[in-house]
Amino acid sequence: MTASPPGTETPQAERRRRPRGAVRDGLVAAGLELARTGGPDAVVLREATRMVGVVPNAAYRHFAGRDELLAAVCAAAMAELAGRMAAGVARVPGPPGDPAAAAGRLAAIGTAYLEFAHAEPGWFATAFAVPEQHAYGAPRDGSPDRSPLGQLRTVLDELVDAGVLDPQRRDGIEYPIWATVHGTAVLAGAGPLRAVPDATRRHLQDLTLSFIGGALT
Amino acid sequence: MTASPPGTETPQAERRRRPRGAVRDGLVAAGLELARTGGPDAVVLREATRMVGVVPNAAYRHFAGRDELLAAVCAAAMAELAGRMAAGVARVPGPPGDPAAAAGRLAAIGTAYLEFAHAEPGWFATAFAVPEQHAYGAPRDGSPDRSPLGQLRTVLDELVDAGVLDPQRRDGIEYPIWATVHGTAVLAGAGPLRAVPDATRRHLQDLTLSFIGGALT
DNA sequence: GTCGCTAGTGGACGCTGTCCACATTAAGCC
DNA sequence: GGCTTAATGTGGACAGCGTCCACTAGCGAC
Repeated sequence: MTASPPGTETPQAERRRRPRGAVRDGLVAAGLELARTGGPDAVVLREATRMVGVVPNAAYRHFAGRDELLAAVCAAAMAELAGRMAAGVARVPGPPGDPAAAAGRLAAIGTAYLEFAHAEPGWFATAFAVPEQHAYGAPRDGSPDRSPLGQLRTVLDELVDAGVLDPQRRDGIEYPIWATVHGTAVLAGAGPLRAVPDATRRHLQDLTLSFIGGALT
Repeated sequence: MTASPPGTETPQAERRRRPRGAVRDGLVAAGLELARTGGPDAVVLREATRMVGVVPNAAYRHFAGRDELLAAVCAAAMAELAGRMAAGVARVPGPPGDPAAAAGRLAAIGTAYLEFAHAEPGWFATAFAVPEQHAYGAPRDGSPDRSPLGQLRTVLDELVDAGVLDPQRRDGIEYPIWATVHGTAVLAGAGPLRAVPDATRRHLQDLTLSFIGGALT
C-alpha cells in the first residue's frame, strides 16, 4: 500500500518490479480505503497513487480517468454490501420452503442492508455513487445475480413458494420493499436523521421491517 | 445574475452600488442554478461569484467558505421541495376530516415528492446533500413545520382523525412511509434505476403509493 | 540482438478553495 | 460639514486537484 523503503535498491531498478495488475488493484484498494471514511468524494486520484507509491499519471495506464477509478471503487463497495447481505441470509437456518425460515431470510436481508449502511456509511454512499456513463448492469450471462436486488428477488420468490406471499402481489413488489429499506438507510445514515441516538436508530429499523411485513400479508 | 454592461460607468464607481444583501442572495441564486443541472458538486464557489459579477473572495464576506454557501443552497432546494409538496396538497379539495380527502392528500404528498425528484434531480440531490456541521434542524419556535416530514405528519394526523388510520399504528409510522417514498425517489432518480423508461417509472410510483396504502390499512 | 509494446516518469496547464494585505464605500457621530 | 469605523469588494498568492504531452526503462517476441 505504501512506497517501498528507500536505500536497498535504486528507484530506477524498482520500476518494473511490480507484478502485473498490482498497481491497478492497489489503486482500487486505496480508493476503497479513502471512500471508507470520506465517501465517494474522498476518492482522489492523486492520493490513491501516493498510497500505492506511484506517480499520479501512472493511474492513467489503468483507468481512463478519475471517474473510471471511482466506478471501480463503487463496484467494489457494492460487492462488499452484497457479500454482507449474503452472509446474513446464510446465517438463517431452515430449509427453503419453510415459511418461518423464508420470512427470517427476508428480515436478514433488510437487517444486513441497514447494518452495513450504519457501520460503513462511506462505503454505502460510494456503492450508490456510480458516476454517469459508468453504470454497471446486471450480469447478462447465466451466473446468479448476487446484487442486492437479485438477492431480494430470490427471497421473495421463496416466500411465494412457501405460501407466505400471495403470488398475485409478487410482481414488482421488490421495488417498494427495496425502496423502503434503502430510504431508511439513506435517511438514517447520511440524511436528516443521521444524528439520532443508537436506540432510536434501532427502533427505526424495527419500524421499517415490521412496516414491510405488514404490507406483505 | 451577470455583470453590469461595461462602458457607462467605471468599475470603481460600480463597486458599492449593489443593494445590501444582493451579493449574498445572488450567490445563493447562482448556486441554485448550478445545482439544478449538476447537483451539489456543481456548486462551485468561483463560478457562482463569476455569475454574480464579483471577485471570488467577495463570497467570503458572506459565507465562511464553500460549505456554508452550499448549505444555504441546500436549504433553498429543500424549501423548493417543501413548496411543491404544499402546493400539491393544497390542490386536493375536501374538508379536513373527510376520509377520502385525507387519503388523497397523502397520495398528493408522495406524488409531489416523486415528481420533484424526477423533474429536478439536481435540486433533489442538493436538498439532501447538506454538508456535515451545517445541518438545519426543525424550527424551534411556534411556526408550523413546513418541512417534508412536518407536512407528512400533518396529513397522517388527519388520517387518524378521519378514522382511516388506526391510532395505535400512528406512532412513528411517518418514518417508514417517508423512507419508502424517499427510497423510490433516490433509486429511480440518481440510483441504479435512473435510466428506466418513463412508463416504467410511473408504474414504480404507483407501486410505491399502493404499497404504502396497503401497509396502512 | 533488435524491435516494439507496456507501464511508469517528469513537467506542465488550468481549475479549484482559501488566505493575506489593501482599497473603497457607507454609516454614525461630533 | 468633517472625521472615524465597520462593512464590503479587490488583487495577488498558494497548494492541491484532474489531466495532457513527451519521454524512457524494461520485458517479450522474433
